[in-house]
This record gives sequence, structure tokens and C-alpha cells, in this order.
Amino acid sequence: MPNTASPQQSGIGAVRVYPDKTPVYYQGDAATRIFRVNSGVIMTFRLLEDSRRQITGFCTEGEFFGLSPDGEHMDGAVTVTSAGVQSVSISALETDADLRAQLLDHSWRKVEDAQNLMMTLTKSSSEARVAAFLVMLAERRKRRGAKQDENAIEVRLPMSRLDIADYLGLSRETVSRRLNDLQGLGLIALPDTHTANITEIDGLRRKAGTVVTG
Amino acid sequence: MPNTASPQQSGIGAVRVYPDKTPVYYQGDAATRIFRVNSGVIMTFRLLEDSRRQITGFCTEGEFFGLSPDGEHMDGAVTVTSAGVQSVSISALETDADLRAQLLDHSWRKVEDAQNLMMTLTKSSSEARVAAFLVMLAERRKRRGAKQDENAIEVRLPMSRLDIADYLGLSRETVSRRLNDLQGLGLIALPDTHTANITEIDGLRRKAGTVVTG
DNA sequence: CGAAAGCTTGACGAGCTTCAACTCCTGTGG
DNA sequence: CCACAGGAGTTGAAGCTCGTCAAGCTTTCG
Repeated sequence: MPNTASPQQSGIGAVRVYPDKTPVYYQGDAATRIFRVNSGVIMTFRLLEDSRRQITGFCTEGEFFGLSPDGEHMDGAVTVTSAGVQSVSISALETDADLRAQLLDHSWRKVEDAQNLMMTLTKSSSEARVAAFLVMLAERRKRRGAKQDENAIEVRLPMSRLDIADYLGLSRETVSRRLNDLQGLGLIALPDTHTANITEIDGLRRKAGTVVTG
Repeated sequence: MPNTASPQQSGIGAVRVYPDKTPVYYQGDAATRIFRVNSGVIMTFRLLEDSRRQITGFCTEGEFFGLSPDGEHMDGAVTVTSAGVQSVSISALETDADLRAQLLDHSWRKVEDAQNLMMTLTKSSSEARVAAFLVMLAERRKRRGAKQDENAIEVRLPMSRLDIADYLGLSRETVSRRLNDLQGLGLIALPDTHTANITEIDGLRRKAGTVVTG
């Protein structure tokens, strides 16, 4: 593992840039480092024996991933887009109290996100799930300070339909259908496969029922 | 709030005993304390506007609950059985490094559990979910040092069928049907509604596919 | 420019939810 | 002591949503 020299900033060590669709670590790997997204999008996922997949999260700028209690990664991580990733040895936790505090806060949020996702997965129709997914992405863009007209939020969908499906617990066909339905209802526009223009965020929220904040 | 004097053990403060089916805190309450189960069973859940419910976990001896990043509880908590609960002010985190370390570890496990549950919820048939639920309870009993014959594990089901349903994302009718199916297959016996005797844990595991460890 | 991968659309069937009726158990009051 | 009411659980029947299979279409990339 070729690690570049580490700029010491708040306990954060080596920085590295990955091309898109590149693994960062594999499920089952020894968990020796903690990761944080600098730029781009990372997704984490778990695999079953029969090669089914649950995507457990899409991580964007500022988010931690790769946390593991037992020294072994329970999920895998790949880049969706090209991404910059910081990492720090897990042993740095011993000495860096600030990092520990950050991680504790972040972990609680992760639990919250996971529970939100559970609500979406069990209690919602396919339409509600897809709507919730779009709302989540819109919220995330807004949080990142993308100041824009409320009535034409452009959301990027760098991941494939199958990725979305495996996140929402649906088939790729259903994702495709529901996206088109929402377009037919005039809530969104789909100029190309990887872009969604939200024209009625309120209507979308109503469809979503519960907002996924993860 | 009648808090008894606090036995200081590893930063854990006030102890309190609740009868069964008693709220410990409500969704939306200010999160000023952190809780830990001393005895009995607690369940945490989230509500939607339309009064649907997702049970996010059943907590038994030793488990923490009520962790919240934003000073407000995102879930509610009630006792399933009569239960002893320790609690400590959230401000104790500042001074107690040992508690912080425990919580960080516990939080990561919670994320893992939530993700396991997600796998179960999205990728499994109703039969697999119910089987996974029973295996989870059996594992938990074993972990608690209940040394017993592998071929007659008695599992208590103190929660209602609806509670199980809301945990597994099913209807109570389906839970009922699948439990009876498993009994018909000779994998379990149901002497009464709140007891399941697992007679073939391996067969049950096979049905479950993925084991829920939460 | 052509091949491969990703996406969409249609038809069909399985599995779960919903609705409804009935049973069982518990507790309460006459 | 028994009748009755209410909640929880079970069981049956019908309907709908979503997954699966299959074919056609579009985008991407060498």
C-alpha cells in the first residue's frame, strides 16, 4: 500500500485519490485504518453468500467510513465517482481525543441514518422509497451550501440504477419505473440518466412520507 | 423524577426499575441522559406521522440505548418486560474517558446491527426473517452464558406478535403464519405464545440465510 | 463503428398485505 | 362462580405490489 507523506491536520493522515469504481477496501479485510471522504462519492455495501448486495450508504464530503468494532471490515467500499480519501491509522484514536469525539458524534449519526433507512425499507412503497432517495440527495446538496432556486434543484445520480436499487431494496426495473412515474407526475425531470431536476420538492416530500436524512 | 443515590461504577449513575410496557422516554424528548439495560428487555422504536412504527431494536442486559447526536431523541423507548435501567447524564461524557470508549465501541456495533437488520429486511423472505429473528434471540441467550443442550434451546418471546412484525417489517398475520410453518417443519415448538423451543438450530440458520447478530 | 453494458418497457406470477371472522386467554363485575 | 368484554393470536380469502423473465433500446468506450 503506497501511502504518501501525511499532512497532519487534526489527526488525519495519508491522503489519496481514487478513480471511479475503484475499491477502497474489501469486506473481510483487516480494519487498520479509518477513512474520510475529501471529495467525490463513496459507497459502502455488504454482500451475502449468494452474491446479493445491500448498499449501506453513499458517503460524500466530510463523512467517515470504514469504522469497524472487531478489527475486520463488515462492509466493502468502492468509489462511485473519482474521490479523494483521507485515512488515519486506527491506533491514532488512542492519542487523538479530538478525533475520538468527532467519531463518536459521527457514529451516532450513522445509527440514526441506518434507522431512517430501515424505516424507508420496511414501511414504504417503491414510489415513496425512490422519492425519499431523491429528497435525501437534494438535502445533501443544500447542506453543502449549493444555494439555488427551490423550484429547480439539479441532483446528480452518479451511481447506476442497480446501485440505487440495492440501496432501496428494490429491483432495477422498479427504480426505473418509479423514476419515470415521478417524471410523469411532473415532480422531476430526467434530462439524462444521471441527472434529475427536482421541480416540486414539496410534492416529492409528500410522496416520500418520511425523509431519509442519510 | 425520583432518582435513587448513585452507585459510582464506571461513570454509571442513577438506577431505576420500570414495570413492563412502560415508557422510558418519548421520541422528540430532550436527550439529556444515556441509558443502559441492567435487566429485562427494552425496545426502541420510531413513529411516522401516520402512526406506523419501526422497532429499531430489542435491548437486553448490558446494552446502551438513548444515544442521540442532536440533543433530541429520534426514537422512543419502552420496557417490554419489567426492567432495570441505569442512566447517566450526557455531560458525564466530558469527564469519563472510559465511558466514552465503551460508547464508541457500542455505537459501531449498533451500526453493524442496523446494517444486518437492513439485509434481513430487504433481501429475505418472510420465512427467513422470522427464522433470523429466532436465531438472533438464541444467540443472545447463548452469549449470556445460558449453557444448554444445543438441541432444545428455549427462547422467550415477551413481545407481542405485532412488535415482532414491526421489527421485521411484516404484518402480524404473516409472523403468525411463518411461526406456525416453522413449527410444522419441526424446527421449533411453540408450547405457548411467548415461548419457542428451538429443536433444530441448524435448520433454522439455513432458513435464515444471513444471521442477524443484533 | 461496433460490441458490451446499462437502461427501459411489457407481461406474468409469487408473496405479502389487507380485510374479516373466529378462537383463546385474561381480567372484571354481577 | 360464572358471564362477558376486550385484547391478542390464528386462520382463510381476495387483491395488489413488486420481482422475475424477456425483449428492445440507448449509452459508453475501445
